[in-house]
Amino acid sequence: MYNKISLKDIAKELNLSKTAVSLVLNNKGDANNISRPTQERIYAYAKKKNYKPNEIARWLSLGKTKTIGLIIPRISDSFYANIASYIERRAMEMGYTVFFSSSNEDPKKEATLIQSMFSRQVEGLIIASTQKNHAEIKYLKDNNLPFVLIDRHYPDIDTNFVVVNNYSGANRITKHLLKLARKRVGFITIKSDLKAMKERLRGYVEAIELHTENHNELVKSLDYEKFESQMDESLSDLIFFKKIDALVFSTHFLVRAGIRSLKRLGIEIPAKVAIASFSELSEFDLVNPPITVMRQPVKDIGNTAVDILFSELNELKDVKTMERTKKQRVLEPEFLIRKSCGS
Amino acid sequence: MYNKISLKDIAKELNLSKTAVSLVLNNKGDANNISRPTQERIYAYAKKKNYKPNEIARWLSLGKTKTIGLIIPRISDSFYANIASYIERRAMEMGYTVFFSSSNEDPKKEATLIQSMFSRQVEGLIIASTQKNHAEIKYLKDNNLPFVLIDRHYPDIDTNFVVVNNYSGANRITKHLLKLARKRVGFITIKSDLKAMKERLRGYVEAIELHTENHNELVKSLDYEKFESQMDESLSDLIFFKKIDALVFSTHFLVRAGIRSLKRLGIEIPAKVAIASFSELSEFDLVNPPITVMRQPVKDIGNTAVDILFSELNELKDVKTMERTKKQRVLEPEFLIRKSCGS
DNA sequence: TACTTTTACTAAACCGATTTAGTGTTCGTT
DNA sequence: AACGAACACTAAATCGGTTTAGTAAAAGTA
Repeated sequence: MYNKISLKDIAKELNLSKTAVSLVLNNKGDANNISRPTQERIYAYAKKKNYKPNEIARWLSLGKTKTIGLIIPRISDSFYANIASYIERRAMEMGYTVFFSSSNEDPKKEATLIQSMFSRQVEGLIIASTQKNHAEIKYLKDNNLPFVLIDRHYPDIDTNFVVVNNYSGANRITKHLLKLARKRVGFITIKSDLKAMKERLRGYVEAIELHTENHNELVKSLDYEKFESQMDESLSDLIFFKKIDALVFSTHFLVRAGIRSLKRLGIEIPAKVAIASFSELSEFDLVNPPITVMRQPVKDIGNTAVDILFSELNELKDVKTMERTKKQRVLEPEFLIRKSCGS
Repeated sequence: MYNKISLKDIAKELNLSKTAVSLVLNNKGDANNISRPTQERIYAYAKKKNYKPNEIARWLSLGKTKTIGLIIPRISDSFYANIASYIERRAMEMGYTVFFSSSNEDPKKEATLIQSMFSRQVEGLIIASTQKNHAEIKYLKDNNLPFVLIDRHYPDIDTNFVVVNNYSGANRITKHLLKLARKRVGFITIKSDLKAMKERLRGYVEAIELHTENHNELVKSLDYEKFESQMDESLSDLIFFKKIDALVFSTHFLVRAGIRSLKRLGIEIPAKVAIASFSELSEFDLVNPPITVMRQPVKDIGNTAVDILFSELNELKDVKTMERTKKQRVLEPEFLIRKSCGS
């Protein structure tokens, strides 16, 4: 295998001790009085044999892995894939490797992954949680394990987190549509316990309730597993019976299904119904018309999460036991106004 | 940290040896005559203290990590993100964890990652290479390290690989457009040494050369770093001077830029120019008109790669030194005909 | 010359598991 | 009563590094 040759092999071959070889190869030769000629012999032989230290053994003795873990609901979701790529970049700059894995929105699998990541000695974890692992997160916190929650947090547990202001984002979208003189703005979301989703709904509701009575009938909550098949019915009800002239989608993948439905129903965007989306797909500007979107600050989420995690790791080194104050960031999304809501 | 408690701690506390505890916790208690009461004491104490074995130590002694690595050009590319998610799923089924990382198309970084993955004791590697690490790949092969190339392979090195038939895919697209009575079919690609790209071009050329003289002037190769800014000029040249009435894009991200350009130029699809894409974005059916696409069998690529890697790992166990015959798969892409090429 | 320092190393413990080769009791059998 | 087998464990080596505490020999100093 890659590590055909070990420290011991080198030591034996050169008639030296493992210690000497290890010191030299870790650039501690001078500091430990290993003579120059000996150092050179070691370097030369190591290079010749293409010696690579066995990282596992090294971690075992150092207790350091230079690795952090990232758990996301799914990598196939471009939102998380993009966050992952920024996290990876930032971590790489700090000399760290990122260990990804996805929970597929399954709390049990998430719990397993958290355990497995830590038992694989990641130094810290960034988690976009299913939000259904209360006990597990509490456990991490109580045991002073370094972690940062992103995108989804547990409001009643005091942890580090980086989230987006879902309330204000949805609120701004709705108000924008109302300002464009749309009279009846509908809202399509998925049934979900995720706080993000609830907040988006709240943002919508608090904007619309000042303008529209009976706004409850303008909201449709679809099932996560079958929103595609439910979309036609929900939309025709909203459009033909509830007479909406604008529509907010609570998340990107709903938009994909929504536009497909609107096409099938022959509804023109934005003439008949204006639409806007919370959360973005990189193709939203290609669609005809291009989709107005409240874009989540993906890069910022990733970078901030890494920075918080590293500051946490550093503090841990200094203050062992003390409870640290948690770093909590609520980032504002960015509003990209396009044709789909009519100028 | 997570491993506050070690085997030794348990052994000391219960007045037993590390051996006994280890055997019991690995379900080898019965086979090694550890008495039932003792076993129960150990289980109870381990559970009470929430004992988790230190995976690193375990790997060190077992030499097994139950981990494979995956190196891709970039996670933010949905094509690779999707492959990654299928690979992860399949590996998980086999009890393995996947270690992702992206090279960002940089051969040096790729080489570093390969080394670092193996020194982190992954058992095998799946690589979508930059195709510029000839020496490194040769090294892996010569040292009998288990790996599978995906999407991109080295034609002159005999390795395991799973790739797509780029030639036939591009050829079929082009022929399809010609069959629809399009007279002049252009081709937009990026300047690249990647074999995949060359093959797609070849597929196009071999279809068009039977119908069109001077087809060379219908091909535009853009720079990877600035294709977006070059798109307008290339397209207007093709359309206004070379009089194309159909256009094949060699890869998905070119389509995004291409459609933007066509919109700016006020060109109607497919009336004025029919378009089709090699490789897919999940929003291609949302665009107006929906984009005809030669879809790469992403799921199949991922699953096949994992299966090949595992069969490799198993063979390695049996036959230590012998040269194994390489498993090489060329998968056919799937043609999804949509409105963008005019029915 | 005698004593201290410096130089150039090494032995051995350690990290936390797994595993081989025992060891000391107890039991059953003849 | 004596012997082998079964039982219930344990000591110690091992994986491949890092690191602490030494040691022997040479050089420097009083």
